[in-house]
Amino acid sequence: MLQQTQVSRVLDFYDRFITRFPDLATLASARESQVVSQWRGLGYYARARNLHALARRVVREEAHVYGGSLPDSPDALRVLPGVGAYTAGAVASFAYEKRAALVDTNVARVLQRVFAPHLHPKRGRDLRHLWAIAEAVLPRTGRAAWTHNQALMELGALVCTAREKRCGRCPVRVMCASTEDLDRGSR
DNA sequence: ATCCAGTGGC
DNA sequence: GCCACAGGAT
Repeated sequence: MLQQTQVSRVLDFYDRFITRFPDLATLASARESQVVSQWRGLGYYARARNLHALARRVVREEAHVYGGSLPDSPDALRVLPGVGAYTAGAVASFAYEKRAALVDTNVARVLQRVFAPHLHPKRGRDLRHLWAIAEAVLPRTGRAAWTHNQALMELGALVCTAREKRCGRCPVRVMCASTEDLDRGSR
């Protein structure tokens, strides 16, 4: 749900959805139309179909491989429908506390501003470079990586936003390549 | 490297 | 109207 959709907009849908489909088995046994129906209003309906297909694959088609639950490595996750590089890293890191990097729009923007002000996060090739930076700054342990990734995303979502940088409230401004001049104005 | 997908903020 | 949003698929 969070793919290309703000957290604030997802919250209500998530609560209803998780109540209706508490686990992968329930989701797999449901009809696609019912899953899409619960998704109505969220947009990007291909995500609903992908999630449903993912549940069916994990629970049924290859139950002997997946054992009814999601794999914990980015490479294994990556092949599932609707799971790209970001989601694979996010599940590995946030759900399993594996030491995995992840770059979403927030992380891309933060890393770009802090370490590579000459790059353009929107551009495909520069994104590849940002993934390399994300790997380079990843803490050693899975637990630390969890906190690190979470903090990076929060920083991008709450402080270092697209339309406003808010350097005055940023904890890493002293080592950031894009810190605004705070001598006056713009807080 | 491009195209694609819905919705809400501003 | 544009832009941004916890990207993915081709």
